[in-house]
Formats: sequence, structure tokens, C-alpha cells
Amino acid sequence: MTTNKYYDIYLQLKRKIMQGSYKEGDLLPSENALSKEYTVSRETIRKSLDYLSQDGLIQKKQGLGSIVLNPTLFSFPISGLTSFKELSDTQGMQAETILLKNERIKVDDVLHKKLNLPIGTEVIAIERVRKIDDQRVIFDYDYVNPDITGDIPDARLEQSLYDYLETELKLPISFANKEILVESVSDKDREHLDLRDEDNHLVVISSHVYLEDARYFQYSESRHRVDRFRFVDFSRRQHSLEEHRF
Amino acid sequence: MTTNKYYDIYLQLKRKIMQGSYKEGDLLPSENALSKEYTVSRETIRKSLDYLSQDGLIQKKQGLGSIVLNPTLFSFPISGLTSFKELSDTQGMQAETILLKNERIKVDDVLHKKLNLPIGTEVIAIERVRKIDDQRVIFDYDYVNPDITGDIPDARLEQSLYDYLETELKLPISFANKEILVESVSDKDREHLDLRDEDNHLVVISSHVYLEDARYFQYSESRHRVDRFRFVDFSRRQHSLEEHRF
DNA sequence: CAGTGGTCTAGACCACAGT
DNA sequence: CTGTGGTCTAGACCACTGG
Repeated sequence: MTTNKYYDIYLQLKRKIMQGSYKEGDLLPSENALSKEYTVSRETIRKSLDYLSQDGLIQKKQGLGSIVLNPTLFSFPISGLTSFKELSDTQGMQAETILLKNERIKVDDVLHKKLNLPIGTEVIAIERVRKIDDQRVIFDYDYVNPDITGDIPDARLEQSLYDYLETELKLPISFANKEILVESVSDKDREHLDLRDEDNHLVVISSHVYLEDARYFQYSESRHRVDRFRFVDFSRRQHSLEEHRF
Repeated sequence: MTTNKYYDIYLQLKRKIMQGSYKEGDLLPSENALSKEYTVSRETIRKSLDYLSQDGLIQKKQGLGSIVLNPTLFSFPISGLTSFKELSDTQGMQAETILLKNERIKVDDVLHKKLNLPIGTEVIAIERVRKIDDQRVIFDYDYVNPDITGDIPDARLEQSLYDYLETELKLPISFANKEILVESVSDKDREHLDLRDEDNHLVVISSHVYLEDARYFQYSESRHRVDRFRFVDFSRRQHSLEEHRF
């Protein structure tokens, strides 16, 4: 339960859209009408609607109103920062984790390039293989800052790293820079994953993860068998009045 | 030139961050200080800062201030809705387009599944191959609603479709649902693209594109040779106080 | 024309950081 | 404690849409 008016209203409107009380193409009640209905100011309503808009649930049009969009394509929240465990929970996949490594190491020159940390810095290196429907299809590497987390119990890594960090350590994970590439399969990939003969490539998702106070906290690399990868996104066009060149 | 205070201030602050007037880890002036500096209300400043935050340029922390983040990773705006032409312009690649097809067709059952349009609907089908550094590495399919665009001159398709739509037709392209998958190479892919022996797969980006009034307008499928694909994203964690199950 | 969303203000109170 | 960002208000004016 939150205590924010705008967030409560956002959730209520979201539920109504998801449940079909408002259908695709319908207009929401006007901002003035909503502000009366919920007895809040119009600016508060506008903040709630901004959230719906960012979710891709409505489209606002000046002079007309807030058009309800089709929420069906929206069921995969793979965009944003979401952990494997959360995904397998919401998607109802049968999933299992194999822990290969969980130890402190020093950053060498190879890691240096990936992590942007000085050579010799101590990090916790974690290697995990993810099994979905009895096939090993994802290879996860994580490097975290031990000054922030301390050592991490093996048992927690077989569940969710993020759950441990947020629930147990109360670490406020906040934002990430993410990159998606396709890379060639390495010998190590082939050893630990169930790959088919035609699999020459893996989809690799690399993330630099930061805490709320903007401290650099974790680098992760998640290597997916290509047929098990899917990325869904809702995006708005930036009408570029601005200069992009810097 | 815009006439919005919050947007002007956003651009000014953005420029200062990009140019290094504010460095990584610095705090921006407080909201009160900024509102005095620009002689606007604090809410207006907050709107500007919201934009910077969405861009991943600052991180706000209650009680502390707005922390400036590292803008270096941020130079690839492949996220969002961006056309091939815009990308090749900003990235300075040597690029060329080969137009294979530009004609009205009727939706058949195969297209029906992709477009979510009734069988028999008339659409403009466009097929283009993109050459980068003399190699044919991207195959683009576009299907647009002819009621909205009318026929499209061949010459314009060798440039940018989006440029034509926005500059010439003044169509307000607004948002899209996008999906990224990896698919097997088809015979048609192999015929039109310069693929290497080991290329069994392509990265496929599918988008459903809508106008400002939420009318469905275009479906596009962009098939990339895997080594020429890169996707960069900045994401904030949704602290899920909320239910994701619907 | 009346009604819609878009921008902006001046003020208030609260929750949180750092000292 | 002071200063920070977070929430919220009541009102104003503007730009746009539709009839």
C-alpha cells in the first residue's frame, strides 16, 4: 500500500484498463472530471496519467482527451530492469539455477575493459547457468562490488540475486545502462549450455547497474540461446527539435 | 526553437552536462536555486529535471540533490523510434538503400498474423535492402496504410521513409510497440543480403507504429545481420509495490 | 463555440541527507 | 537543525479539437 495519491490513482486506472472497463479506443474521463471524481487537484491527475502514458496504456491528444490503447502486447515486461527469477515467476516457466562459481577475484585486463574498474580491484564473481524446461539455455555472469554487499551465500544465488540484495540487504537498486549484442559461441558456452548444432551465436545482454546514490554496483552479462531470447519495448518518438550531436 | 520554458531549460542543462560544465558525480544546483536562476517556478524546474532523469543524465536523491551521471555510454540513441537514415546520419556510416518493391497489395493470411489487419485490406508493401560500407546487411519490410499516406514516390524511399512522412506529409508519428527476436535465415534473406557462411540467424526488429491520434499506421520488420546489430538502453528499476499480474 | 489537454505559478507541507 | 527533493493544491492562461 502506498500513500501517494497520484500513484494510487494510477494503479486504479491501470487496473480498469487492464480489466477492460475502458476499452481500446475509448476516451478516459477528462482531467477535470477525474480530479472531481478523486477529489484531488488536476496536476495530481496529470501525474497519474503521465505514468499510464509511459506504460503505453494511453495516448493523450490535446483538445481531445486520453485515448485508451491496446494493452495486450504489453504483457511482457522484459524491458526495464527485471531479474531472471522475477521473469520466470511471472511467466510461469519451470526454471532452475545451477551455481558454477561464487568467489572473490581481482580484476584482470580482460575484466577491466568490461567493468570499467581499475585492474586489481576486488570483485565478487558469480557464474550461473539457467535451466528452462530442463534445457540449459542462459549463462549469467555477475560481478558485484564486495564493499557494498559483502560475501553472498551460495543458497541465495540459486534463487534470485536481486531478491537477496533488495529484501535482505535493503540495497536500493536504481538504474542501469544496458546493451544487447549478438556474439559467437565460446567453448565455455558450449560446455555449459545445451546448444543445437546450428547455434553459432548467442544473444548477450550486458548491464552496468547503479544504486540510488549513483554508486556503481554491478556488472552483469547474460548469454541467451537465440531461440529463447525476446525483447519487447514500448517507445515514443522523440520529435527532435533538439540537437543530437555532441 | 521551442517556446516552452521547461524544455528550454532542459536543453540548456543537458548541454552543460554533455559539455562537461557539470561533471560526473557533481550535484546540480538545487531546485530552488535553479528556479531563481531561470526565474521560473520550482515545478517548472522539476519538469526539466524529469527529462534529464529520463535521459539517464542525472539521478535525483531526496535530501541530497541531483547527481550528474556519466553521459559517455549514452551516445547511441538506438532506443526510441529512430529510422535507418537518421542513424546512418548520426553515426556517419557510409550507407546506401536498394529499393526492391513499392506497391499496393492485399493482406493475405501470412501478413494477417503479423499486421493484425483483416485479410483483404489494402496496404502499401515496401521492401528495401540497406548497404553499409558496401555490404548488404539489413533487409527492411514496411507495410503502411494507404488511406493515410497515399502512394509513396520511389525516390523518397531511397532516402528516408520517416523523413517523407514527417516533413512532406506532416504525419505525427507518435509511438510504437517493438519486439526484438532472433530468427533463422530464409532463402530470401540469403538472396538479398551478404551473409557469411556461419550466419544461420538474423536479428529481427518488428514494430507496430501509431500516429498521435492512436491510429495504426505502419508495420515494419527490420532484419539485421547479427554482427551489425546493437541495442543500447537506459532503464530504471520499477520498485514493484504494485501487482504485475493481470 | 465549449471542452479538452499543455504550461506555469506561488505557495504549502512532508520525508529525507548531512552536519 | 538546515537544506534538499517529493507531493499536492487552486488557480490562471494558452493551444488545440470537435461540433
